Amino acid sequence: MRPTVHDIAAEAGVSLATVDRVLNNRPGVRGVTRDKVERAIEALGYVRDVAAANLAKSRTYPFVFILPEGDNTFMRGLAVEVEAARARSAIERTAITVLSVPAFDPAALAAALERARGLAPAGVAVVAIDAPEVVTAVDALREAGIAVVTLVSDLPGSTRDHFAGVDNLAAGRTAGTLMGRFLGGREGPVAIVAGSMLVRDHRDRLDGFSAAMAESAPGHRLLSVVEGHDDPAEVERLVANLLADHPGLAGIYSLGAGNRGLIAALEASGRQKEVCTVAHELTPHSRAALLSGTIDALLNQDAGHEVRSAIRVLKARADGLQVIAAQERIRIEIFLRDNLPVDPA
Amino acid sequence: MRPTVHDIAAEAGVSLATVDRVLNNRPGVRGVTRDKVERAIEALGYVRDVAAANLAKSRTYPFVFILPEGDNTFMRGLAVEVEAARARSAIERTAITVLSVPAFDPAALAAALERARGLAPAGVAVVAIDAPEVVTAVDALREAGIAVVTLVSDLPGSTRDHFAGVDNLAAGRTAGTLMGRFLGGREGPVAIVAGSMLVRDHRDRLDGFSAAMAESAPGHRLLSVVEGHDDPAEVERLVANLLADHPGLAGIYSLGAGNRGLIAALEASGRQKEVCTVAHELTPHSRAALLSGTIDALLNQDAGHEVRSAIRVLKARADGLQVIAAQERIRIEIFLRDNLPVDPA
DNA sequence: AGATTCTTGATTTACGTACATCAAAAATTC
DNA sequence: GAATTTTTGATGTACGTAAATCAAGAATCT
Repeated sequence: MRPTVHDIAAEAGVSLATVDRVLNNRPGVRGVTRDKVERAIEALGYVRDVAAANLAKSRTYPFVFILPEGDNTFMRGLAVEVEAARARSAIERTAITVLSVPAFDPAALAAALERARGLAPAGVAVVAIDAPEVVTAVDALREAGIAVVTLVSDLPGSTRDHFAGVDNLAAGRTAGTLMGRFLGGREGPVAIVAGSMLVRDHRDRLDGFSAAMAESAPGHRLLSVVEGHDDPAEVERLVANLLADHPGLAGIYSLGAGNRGLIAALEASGRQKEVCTVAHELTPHSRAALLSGTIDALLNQDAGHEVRSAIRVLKARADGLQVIAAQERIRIEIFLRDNLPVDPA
Repeated sequence: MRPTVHDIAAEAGVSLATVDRVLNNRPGVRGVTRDKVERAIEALGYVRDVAAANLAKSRTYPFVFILPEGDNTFMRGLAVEVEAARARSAIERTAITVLSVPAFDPAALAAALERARGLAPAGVAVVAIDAPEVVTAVDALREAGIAVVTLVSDLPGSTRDHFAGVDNLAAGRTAGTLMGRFLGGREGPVAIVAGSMLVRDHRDRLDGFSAAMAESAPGHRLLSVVEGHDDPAEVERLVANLLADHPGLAGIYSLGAGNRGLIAALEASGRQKEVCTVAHELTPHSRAALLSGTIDALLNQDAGHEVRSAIRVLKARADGLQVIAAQERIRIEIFLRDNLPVDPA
């Protein structure tokens, strides 16, 4: 049987109340006594029964999630995952409020962060935009004692507690190596389509891709980046233009969202088999394109993992506990047509 | 505030005891009354507080894990993860016993399964060998009311409850596509090194690899499979022979364990850069080889995920609950040198 | 030494559920 | 309609921790 607080009290020769004071950092315990209790805890290998503790505290965690609006499937999927987390609120003792803001609009995001502060939550999760006013708003939250986790896109200049997302530099590098090796010495320029250079994750992916391409396919020409703002219609227009302007186009790296447009433009051109295409995020559209051969490789971040990780970290921070960094690292998933999960995720 | 059993009793106009009888399927409730209570549960959206329930039950789950002995890093890593789960026993209310058996020995495995039955656990997790006597032993466990989960390697002919491992056919296909595309039309035969055709996972990987190679690099010659029994020393000997016998060797697919030997032989030959190598399982050795370029791509199954998933499934089965299949699907991870996790896992 | 502050003990209630017991009420059988 | 069985109610204890209260003891200061 695992030891309880009673066992500690007996072992240390103190009362239950004193054990409680030590365990919960309450004042009124002499250093000597505290040591005695801590030695008993150590000796018995006591671990607090979290379930019982939560039951006794009947604690709930009010959190705010700030997500961008927009038509792209990835962000909508993220919203779905947050909704799923909301549905688990009762059982997880969370109370989640969702705020929607226009995409790629730093001022609107900063305003939403202010609004979140007014709700006095225990923590905030936000898809960040890398802009000074956003940094200021995040730091204000932190100073108000509210935990902040950036989601999907990071804000390195701020005092945010944690980033729940993938290493986008590594993701870009991975895409670059795959592209370089899949091209295998083939000639022709490679195009890059981004969402916006305003968000950190897209900038990082671009840097990583360029570096890895330079290593795995030295001398290969990269066209200058075009920005599609994660909007399928805009992406379709841009890619159609690229295909028209560069008859010898060898590859396309789509590092943002809006893959529906990318796929439509490629398939309209009839050149989907000769253009090596690497894209991000597994959606029903990109999944179908991978199976049909229009897309050659897909990098993915699991939105569900990210949301659940963000909540775990926010909870831990709210309780003043450490998180195990390694456990909260979000993996970059690579999908070829052969290893797609069965359910369209 | 979320509703409790008291709220249901009030809503349904019955006593607490009756609600308890309904919730826990105890006898002595009329159909009409049962309906009334169930309607109240529905109306209030009651969800049982699992933490409180477990606390009240002070339930523990005795489980047995059966793992193969042997010198290869993957299985040792699996054992470490099981040990880690054992360390969490107190907090997870499990009591885990580990049985070690000689690798690739169906008779010994069947005997261990018999022994496990004698321990009368709630569930058994086993790295299976695809043999009739093992099927018989697993089925005997199931008939004794003990849940069985196969781990890493499956046993499709048996009545096991669940398989906690990757889709090895898909893993083999993925390796085949990567190999085919990385070779990019280069000539020369491709060698395949397996552990043993006795275990299901190796057979599946081989089938998948052959099929995908035929598609992505049609007409490429595959040498016949050699078996290294997941033993580094034996694998080293075999690979050295392969390299000597085939000066034009273009690629090696190592679908089992014992990568230390593979790497040693490749590097001793000095041909590690010209031979495209795809292997399985991320270990400190394979990680270093991926970074140095000796290995070109690595497929991985996260042993920690598999062990934790196996425990979740066993618990659910012991409680007679459903598992969400999608949630327990173990992903095939693909690592290139660019997306390696920071910690040597 | 006496007053004051700090430290500790003893005890109680609460969290939400599980489970057992005994008595009372209702339904069923003869 | 009495006897029997089935169903329901009332109540209490337990799980392990949190948190509060009040009294008693020890240490510190003057």
